[in-house]
Amino acid sequence: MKKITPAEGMHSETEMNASHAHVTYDNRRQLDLVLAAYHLIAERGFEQLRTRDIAARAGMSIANLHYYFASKEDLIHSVVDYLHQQFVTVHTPAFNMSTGTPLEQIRMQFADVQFRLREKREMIIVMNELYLRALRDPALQTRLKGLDDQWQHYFETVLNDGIQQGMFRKDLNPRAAASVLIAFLKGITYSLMVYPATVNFVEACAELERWLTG
Amino acid sequence: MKKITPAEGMHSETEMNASHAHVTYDNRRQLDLVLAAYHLIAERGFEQLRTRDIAARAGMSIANLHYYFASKEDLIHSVVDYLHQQFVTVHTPAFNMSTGTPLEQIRMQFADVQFRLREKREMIIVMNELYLRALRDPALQTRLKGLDDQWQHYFETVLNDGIQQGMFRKDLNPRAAASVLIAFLKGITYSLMVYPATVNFVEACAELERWLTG
Amino acid sequence: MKKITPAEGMHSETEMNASHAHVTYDNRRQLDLVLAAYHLIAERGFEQLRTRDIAARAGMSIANLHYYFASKEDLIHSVVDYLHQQFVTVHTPAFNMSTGTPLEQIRMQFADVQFRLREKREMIIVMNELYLRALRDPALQTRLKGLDDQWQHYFETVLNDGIQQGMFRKDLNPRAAASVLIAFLKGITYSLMVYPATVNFVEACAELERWLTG
Amino acid sequence: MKKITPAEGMHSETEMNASHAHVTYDNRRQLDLVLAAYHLIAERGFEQLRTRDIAARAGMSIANLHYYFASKEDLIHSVVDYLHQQFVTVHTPAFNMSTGTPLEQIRMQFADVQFRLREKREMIIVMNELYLRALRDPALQTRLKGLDDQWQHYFETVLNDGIQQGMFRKDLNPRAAASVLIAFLKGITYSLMVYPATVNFVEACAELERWLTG
DNA sequence: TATGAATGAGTTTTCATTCAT
DNA sequence: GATGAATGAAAACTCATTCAT
Repeated sequence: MKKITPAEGMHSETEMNASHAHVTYDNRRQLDLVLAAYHLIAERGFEQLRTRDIAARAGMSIANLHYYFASKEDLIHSVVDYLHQQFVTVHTPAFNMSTGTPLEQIRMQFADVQFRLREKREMIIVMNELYLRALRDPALQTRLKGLDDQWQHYFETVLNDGIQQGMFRKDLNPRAAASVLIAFLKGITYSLMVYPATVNFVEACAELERWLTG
Repeated sequence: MKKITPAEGMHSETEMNASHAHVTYDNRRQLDLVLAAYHLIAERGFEQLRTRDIAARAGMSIANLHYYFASKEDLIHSVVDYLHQQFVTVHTPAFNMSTGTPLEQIRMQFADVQFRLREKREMIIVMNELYLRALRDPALQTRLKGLDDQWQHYFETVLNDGIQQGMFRKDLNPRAAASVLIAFLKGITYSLMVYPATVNFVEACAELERWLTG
Repeated sequence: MKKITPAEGMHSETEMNASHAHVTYDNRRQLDLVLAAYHLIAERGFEQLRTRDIAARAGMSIANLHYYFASKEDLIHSVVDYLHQQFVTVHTPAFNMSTGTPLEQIRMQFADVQFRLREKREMIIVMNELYLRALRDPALQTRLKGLDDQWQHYFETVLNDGIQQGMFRKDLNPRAAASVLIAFLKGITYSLMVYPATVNFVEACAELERWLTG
Repeated sequence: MKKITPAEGMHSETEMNASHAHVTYDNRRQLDLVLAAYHLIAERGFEQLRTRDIAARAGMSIANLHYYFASKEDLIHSVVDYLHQQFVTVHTPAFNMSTGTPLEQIRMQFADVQFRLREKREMIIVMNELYLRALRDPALQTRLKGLDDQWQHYFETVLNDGIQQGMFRKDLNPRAAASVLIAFLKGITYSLMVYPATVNFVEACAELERWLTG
């Protein structure tokens, strides 16, 4: 019924940071489909994802969807690419990964998660949908693991720096601490995704910060 | 063809802790269906959950499934009940919620999560499937929130006790610390569910313990 | 629109001579589908064969067709079985394969083909549709080859008998003659299937008979 | 992208024997499409003939196919024209329809069929696909009947000549004998098309020849 | 001429659900 | 209780055809 004009504005954004094969779209219509699928996954989950809805939301016929993507699964792969890129690209406005003291960088991570929770809730939902899908999709599992490993490595480095600069407790085990921080951020994100604003995010971060610093 | 006489095996087991309406099953066949659905959700996710597979796994006809449950959704509600009960009931063999020093109780929680991760992976997967479903199901959201609130309250109590007994840091903010602990446990569970044994669970718990105690 | 009540009357017929695995149908509805498909192949060819038409002709829903047959191709396999059996079973009322002099047996073959041409035109059309399909279906090819080999062997035996009994030319090459007879019968069947009654079938048979006898 | 300049290769070839309206192609691209369709019919049958495949095989877009042919059926008509012409044009290198003794002419026909079987198997397959299509296409039926009638007439003439020249049996019924010969050639062609080299073609022809000559 | 993009109308197949027994 | 049989509605995907350029 309702014709939805293809979402505008994120196009150029999707062309940068194309670290992955499928990430750029030579075609605007293709991106429209990916975005439509992305939003529908966030809204209804994979369980209720229907090609007809995707096509309608992208403002085109279902046959045209299949002109751009061989199959539903194929389109979903592109959504994964898109999300992967978003995850690397989208941060707090203030975000700068390699600037500031170790403590500032940890704070930046906290702020970033908080930003996504507030401004990019869809991203978090889709990401969590993918985590569950990864249970039955080894390729996807590998990709998500890659993201996690990067994150772990980053935290370890920062924590190491902080310990050496005397900012953090001397007895920190950087690897274990990084695991704790990541688990904490994942877990709190997960909770707040489902029932928003039920946990005092800032307070919890502050608490953790005090634990790190002594 | 094959007549199945109502067995009584796990029946009594399923009747305890019936804090919720649907939790008891007047019939073994009903429970078979719930268990079949539960396992299939763990194996394939809601996305691939089919009534025909549930019925087949429970060893009965699809028509009979609808004799016991008005609809697929109805059966899923019973799975939620079953899981809810499992969550309250199933613990480490060693588990005892109200015994031991505060530190021992925290350790017990860690051990319990670890036990579930190892022995009850299905439970964790189904629980996470439900978390995502809760996004579109307010009633489910409320129930899950209830579980979380209980957990939060328990941790706060234990932490308070620990602080007063001088076991934990004096400057702990019990509410924030409880949130951190819960987020940590959720997050690490989530990670290990998807890619098992990639994080040193024990190490991370030990680190957290040191942070709590000073 | 129009509900077609399942064709009647050939049921018992299909239960005899079950030399092939799938040939008997425990279920009447299954046979209805096979017959419907059989008739539609004869009327429109495989090119225009649609499951919806088959189901409609069998007087049931398309979903029910898939209750009995996993796929369209699966149903077609059953049509092949049915036709195979028909080919072995259906003959001139007078037909008796192992009675009479060799010449009478040859005449019986001619009569039999003529009977099919007149009374079982559908059978011939479907058979020819299958011959073309066999070009891309090795299993089918093997089955059809089997029928042909039986026929060839039968003709060779009869011709040999006739030569020894002095009924046929002494210089007949039984194998070659059998090939000629079969090719002739196939070819004339083929022609008459497409444009009926344009060739004097009886006259041609008589001519061949004279050639055989000297 | 790729510009194809109108080549002239087989063009003149396709313009001869244009006894039918559509037989000449003002355009090489048109012929490419006809040839592509022709090959695909031989390979997959009408059942699996798809315009997209035809266009791809002809090296052009599907939209361009519709520039040259109003519809798929229209293109198929041109394939019929092409095949018709091929049938009249393509023969054994040795072939000469109106030269030699009657027996030599019969032998020439045998050789010609054998040649097509070996070198032009596609032609035979497409021809048989058309025979089945003719069942539902009266116009096509008429055209194929025309070819058959020509053949029948030719054989009758040759046989008559042979009888008068004392080469063939005196008691031959030319019309019936011609029918037998044509049916034989159609039938053996049909068999050998489906399972090649399973019948001794030469032996069968020799046998028939002996029957004709006494 | 040529094509990328688009689509209406189908095509097979699937699914939760119902019904007669 | 239990099931074989049945189905409407929908699912993904296909196909010949058209349109704008």
